[in-house]
Amino acid sequence: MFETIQALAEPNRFAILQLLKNSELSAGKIADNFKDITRPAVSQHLGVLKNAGLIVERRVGTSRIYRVQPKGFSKLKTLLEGFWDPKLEKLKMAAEKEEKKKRRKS
Amino acid sequence: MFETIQALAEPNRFAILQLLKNSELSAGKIADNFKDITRPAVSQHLGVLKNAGLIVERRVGTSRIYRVQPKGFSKLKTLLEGFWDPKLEKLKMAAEKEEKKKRRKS
DNA sequence: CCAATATTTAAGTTTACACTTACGTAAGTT
DNA sequence: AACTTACGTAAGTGTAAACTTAAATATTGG
Repeated sequence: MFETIQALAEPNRFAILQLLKNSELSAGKIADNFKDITRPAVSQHLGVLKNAGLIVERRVGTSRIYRVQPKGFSKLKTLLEGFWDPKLEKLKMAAEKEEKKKRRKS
Repeated sequence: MFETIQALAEPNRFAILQLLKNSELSAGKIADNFKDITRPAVSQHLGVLKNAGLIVERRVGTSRIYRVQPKGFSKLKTLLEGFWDPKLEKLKMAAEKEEKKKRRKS
């Protein structure tokens, strides 16, 4: 989970995700969008994002095509929702415990 | 916006938010939960979180009471939702543009 | 006013990590 | 088999930021 936040918390990585939001791209095409950092740097960022489960890689010839993996964002998204209204979240948690109790009974 | 992510992307700060999720706490009470770092370190983290709009401060006597500010999370939350299904997000954006166009006409 | 409590601020140190250059690898082409 | 294309990986460097100790500030109580 924390891996997710760490991965997001770097401007260039965040920009990469924005790019991939629209369409899948090869490592090279992604790197073309960054004039301030070198291609290996982009490659390293892709590694971090992949490791965090935010993107997936697919090989085509000598190229590697990357695309976002939506489910990689879901845990963090849910967690942030928990901050939106702490009291509601606590109620939700309690409700879920009740639910489990019920299931154990049946 | 990026301030928000940066603020979240530090384990101790994240832990502070988890603490404040349940109840508001004074700086001292918060610091008591961290044995690995000193009180000034916690104070600095509180500063970052406050600066990012994730928490708010209230003074009572010599104490400072902190609590989470839910709205500080909303922008990031919305943004992450955008990654959940990129295609839907694009449709949403298009719809919003249409909406604006309509408003300009009327 | 002086002391105590609760906390932040300042200054300097340490550490994590983003970056670069150089090299390695794997697939396709001649 | 040698070359090219498209990458990733390794190793070392520089810098931002998290941390510590020491000092400053603000509020309360005697």
